[in-house]
Amino acid sequence: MIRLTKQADYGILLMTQFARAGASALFSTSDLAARTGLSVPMVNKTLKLLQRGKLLTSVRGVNGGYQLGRGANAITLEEIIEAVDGPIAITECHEHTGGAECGISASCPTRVNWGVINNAIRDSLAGVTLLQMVHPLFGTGRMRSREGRQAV
Amino acid sequence: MIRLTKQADYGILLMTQFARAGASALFSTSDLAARTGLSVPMVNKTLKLLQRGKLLTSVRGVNGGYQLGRGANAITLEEIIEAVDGPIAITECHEHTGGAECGISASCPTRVNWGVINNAIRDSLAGVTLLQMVHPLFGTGRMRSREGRQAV
DNA sequence: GCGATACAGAACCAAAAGAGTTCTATTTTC
DNA sequence: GAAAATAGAACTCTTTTGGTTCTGTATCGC
Repeated sequence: MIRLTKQADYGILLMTQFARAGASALFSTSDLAARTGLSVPMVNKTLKLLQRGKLLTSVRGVNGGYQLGRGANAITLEEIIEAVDGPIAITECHEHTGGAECGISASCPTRVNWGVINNAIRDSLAGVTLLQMVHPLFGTGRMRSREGRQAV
Repeated sequence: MIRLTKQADYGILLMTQFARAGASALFSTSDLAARTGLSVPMVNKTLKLLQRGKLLTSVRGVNGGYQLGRGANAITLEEIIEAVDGPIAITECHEHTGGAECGISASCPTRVNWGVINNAIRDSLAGVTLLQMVHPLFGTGRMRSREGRQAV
């Protein structure tokens, strides 16, 4: 099964917290742990990765924390996932170089198509912004944004 | 990193062997192991999954083996991957049911979009047939189909 | 009929990756 | 200078994956 790692999932969850709270919101690790229900160390670790990926900026020191590195409409799912999990590639063939070292090179020409598929997936993820994640894309209009309601 | 399991990769590799050899070709496990360079037990295991997924039909007994269950143009990557690895879903939320049991349900409405993304990825994979994998899709026409040439 | 060949299915083991924690350093405020 | 908060790395435990082995069943050929 193709699946996202949990940490990438956490990354997305954390980013949505920022996006919902507004562009200038600043949260500390413990704030976010409390908000999301995740453990402090895990939140800590994930935020660092997001910071390294330039998606968050950090403020050190006593009243420090993290805030969005840029507008929520300028951050895509692809970026978040790459920041946390590393490059997105469904098959490993295209990671190193051309694939000459595949071991089973006799059947490797087949895999030219993988590039196409990898791109398609990447595009799917790059097409969704953080802003869209926060305001689900049921068209554009109003929708009950009331939380706590178990909408199933 | 989002990645395919090795076994799914093997599955695709094995299927391409059938596709290349023609619709009625019948291979035994050991044939395929020799052709692909994979171990016999691993090939064995993978072929069984493909058979269970109705992508291959099996012939038992002495001169038995496996052959394509239908035309190579009617088998998609999605089917192969699902047969070997199970359902394709980039996030786990949509596997069980509605997602009421997410634990972090307060932030779960966000994930409505996952359905969209999962579908996009699935479509990417469903859009590539086994036949296309064998005859790489550089347009439609003639192309040097000569193998052995290390086309890089 | 009997043995050889080949698939069917399940169980099992080891290695690798993922999830999560802990520890030490550095920066900033009060 | 103490407290609060990020930076970074190392480490452990669990789960998953990769791979093997074993037992059973069907078919062919002698």
